[in-house]
Amino acid sequence: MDSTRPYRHGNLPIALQEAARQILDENGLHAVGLRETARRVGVSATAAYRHFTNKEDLLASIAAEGFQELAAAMQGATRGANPLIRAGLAYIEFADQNRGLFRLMFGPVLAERTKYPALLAASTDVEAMLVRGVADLDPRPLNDNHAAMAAWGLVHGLAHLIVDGFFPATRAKVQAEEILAKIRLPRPPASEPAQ
Amino acid sequence: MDSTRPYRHGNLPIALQEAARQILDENGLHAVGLRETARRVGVSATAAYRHFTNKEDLLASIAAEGFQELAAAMQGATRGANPLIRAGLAYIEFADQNRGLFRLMFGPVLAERTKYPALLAASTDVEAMLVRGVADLDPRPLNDNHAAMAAWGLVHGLAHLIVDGFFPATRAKVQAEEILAKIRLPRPPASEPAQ
DNA sequence: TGTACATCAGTGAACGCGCGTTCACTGATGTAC
DNA sequence: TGTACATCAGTGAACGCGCGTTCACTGATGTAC
Repeated sequence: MDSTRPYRHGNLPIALQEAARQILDENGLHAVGLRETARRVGVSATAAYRHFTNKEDLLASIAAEGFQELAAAMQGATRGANPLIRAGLAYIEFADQNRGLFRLMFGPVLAERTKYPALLAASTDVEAMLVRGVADLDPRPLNDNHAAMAAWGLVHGLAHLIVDGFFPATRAKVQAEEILAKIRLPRPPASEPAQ
Repeated sequence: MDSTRPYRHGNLPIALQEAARQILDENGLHAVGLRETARRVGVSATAAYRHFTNKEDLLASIAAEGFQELAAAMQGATRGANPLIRAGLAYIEFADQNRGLFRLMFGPVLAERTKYPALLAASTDVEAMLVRGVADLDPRPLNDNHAAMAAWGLVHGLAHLIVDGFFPATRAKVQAEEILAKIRLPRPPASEPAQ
């Protein structure tokens, strides 16, 4: 790319991540490869192995980054009224703006998230934000928390259907606000106080 | 596979579809190829071209089949009380039992569904079932129908999160019933009568 | 009933391709003395 | 300040691989007469 680039790139790992994300969103996951990524950065294919153990490792690092950005976007949206709704809209917006990345994050390529601690941690952060968002309705952990599961499911499904072209993006994003505002999440069993 | 197989297979298109679906659910979309599929059926790789114009055509035919089965499963579940909830549970069950196929149906490989009329028709049938399911709440077409969008979004998101390992399948499927039973879908604006 | 022939579902070799990864290497940088 | 040397980020050739697709072909089936 840059013919005057010095011998040492300086920031090759980040440059590779950025290039891979670009390919991801432009041409989809199937188009992302170590060779193609290196080509974009203007570096030999093997240079990547100085910074990532293999292709999957690079993908995992990008996915982790994605989860961090998603959590940050949700967090940033929770100022003001209706924080859960705003976080949900941020989730949908993130998916729409990072389609390839969104599919990678939740897709089967990195199904074994335990292999990548940073990835697992970042995805757990997103989960925790949702649980926190419904805490006044149901304070239990995700797997017992029907309100949190419903909230995540709804937002995730709307996002996916937009990303995959079943809902028209622009319009559905507007409608999502109304949908999230009007829906009533399930309350926990009466035996456990709902506040 | 069968060394006594006659020269003409008799049902090669269907055999190829079945083999491809098997690969899809066992090893994922990335493992499905014309060569590998033909190999499983015990036929030369080029034989497939007598029945499908190319790999994408084979995949599209499988996806169309998937949407038909999904619609049938939903339809079959709507006998009795709470038909919308039962249809939703059937949707989630279908996704869980056909993970690779589910990802193919909704994934980016066949994003241009207009290229495959049978696929488009079959996916439209599923959409129509959901709209019909909320008709007493809101009779409008999908793109104006927040109840239908919410129902589809919720069910689709829960299904995806199960398929992608964010919710434990067995447990989440049980919980889904309670979630669907308790959630309140958005009602249409007051200007349009809600029955 | 028999035969010639068109049809078309299969075969197998070959093509070009891009991939992930390994290997031995080169050459810039930083550090110990 | 100068020099020897270890470190390590890069290179480029090479590997084996499986893929989708094209091609000329073979051989079974069905049909017209």
